[in-house]
Amino acid sequence: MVVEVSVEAGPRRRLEPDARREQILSVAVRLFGERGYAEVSTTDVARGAGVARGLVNHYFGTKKDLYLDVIRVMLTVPGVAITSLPQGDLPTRADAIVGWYLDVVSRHSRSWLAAITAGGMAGDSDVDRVIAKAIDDAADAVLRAVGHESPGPALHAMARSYVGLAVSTASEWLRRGVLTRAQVHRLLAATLLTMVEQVFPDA
Amino acid sequence: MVVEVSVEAGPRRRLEPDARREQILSVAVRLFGERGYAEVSTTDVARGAGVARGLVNHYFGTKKDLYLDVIRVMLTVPGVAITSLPQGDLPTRADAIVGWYLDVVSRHSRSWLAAITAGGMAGDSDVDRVIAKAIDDAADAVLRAVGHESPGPALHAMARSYVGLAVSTASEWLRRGVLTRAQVHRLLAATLLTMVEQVFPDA
DNA sequence: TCGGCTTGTTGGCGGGGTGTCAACAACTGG
DNA sequence: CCAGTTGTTGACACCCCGCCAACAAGCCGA
Repeated sequence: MVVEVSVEAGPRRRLEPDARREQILSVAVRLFGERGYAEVSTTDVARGAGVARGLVNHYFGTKKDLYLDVIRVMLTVPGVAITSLPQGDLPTRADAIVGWYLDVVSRHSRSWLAAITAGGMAGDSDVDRVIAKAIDDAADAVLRAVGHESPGPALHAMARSYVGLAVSTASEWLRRGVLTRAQVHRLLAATLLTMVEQVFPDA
Repeated sequence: MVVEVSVEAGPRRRLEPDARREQILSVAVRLFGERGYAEVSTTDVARGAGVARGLVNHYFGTKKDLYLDVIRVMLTVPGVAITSLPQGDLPTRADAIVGWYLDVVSRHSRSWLAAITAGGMAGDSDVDRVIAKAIDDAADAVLRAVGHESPGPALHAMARSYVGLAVSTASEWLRRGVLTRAQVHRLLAATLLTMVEQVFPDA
């Protein structure tokens, strides 16, 4: 499908490097978010920004480098307000972290979901590294929420597994509409509790 | 990296369509399993099969169509021996299905993992559809193993979530080496039990 | 005001991947 | 042995990517 974008083809404008880079990046975030990695050409990005294709390479190097920056932008949307941790018992804190996660995912960043399910290319080592770091951060947040401040490697691994459950469940909830938020909440809270109480002691 | 493949460039051989198609498909399965989708060109597949590139398109249409067939092959590797379901109580059956799953994943098919994590392209609607069906089948197997013969849509959705946990945990276990098989087994068995006992009744 | 300089920006070149199709040739039946 | 069937090939046209020399927009000193 050819999308006509109304671009004023007026005379060449010079922008500050930061501004131009930001502009191109925002276009790339939108396009890569809508379609996949393979479905978007650097020509599309350039056209969307009203700019020559060579300029995209000038600012971002290769197409994959541009995509890495796009993923970083999508993945750093949340991670801001994990500061508000209620100080109750374990079930209370588990409930709180699950509710917070569902809020974040459902409200202003299904782009985070789109990115973390590798919306375009997985198997690539660089992309995997960026995504792996995002999962690691999420696992850290979960561990801190349930009281483990300095966890060992095994605990980290188990927490990453749980994050995988959270991602797949949120994806299931948002993409298809069959589960209610309450059901999703109970699912994630209950499994988190049994993991903390029965599985984490193994580590 | 250029890989030299010893291909006898002998005189042109005619094969039966089924045989040729099978041969090309097997080469494609191997290559797409080793490297990703983008890293393998149809020229590579053709060269690996000792065949002209046009023939690949003749049998499989587009490159993505070929990849879809490859994914179907990788994902249908298991699904054969789910017949041996022990008839004990719930913990016994949960243990059995988890052990069977870990056997399948670890033994002859990390290619299954490579495929279900969409080793090259996710976000594509056709690829997603094939993967979604594989997850659905796995969810069916889990539900049958724990005694739910005719589950409703909500139960199906919850089972898909659990399969997501199984996939992410297996990936964690195989790719990094930090968890032991025993730990992975206990993790999946315990969470499956609490899901059956505490979460499934919500549906 | 005007030339020169810095540097953001462009357009085109070479290489590679993909889909298509007419021509070719390996087998088969008469 | 020959014609017909059909598996197979090679090349053409198109698109995308990384690269780079040339171009010009904006700034500054004379």
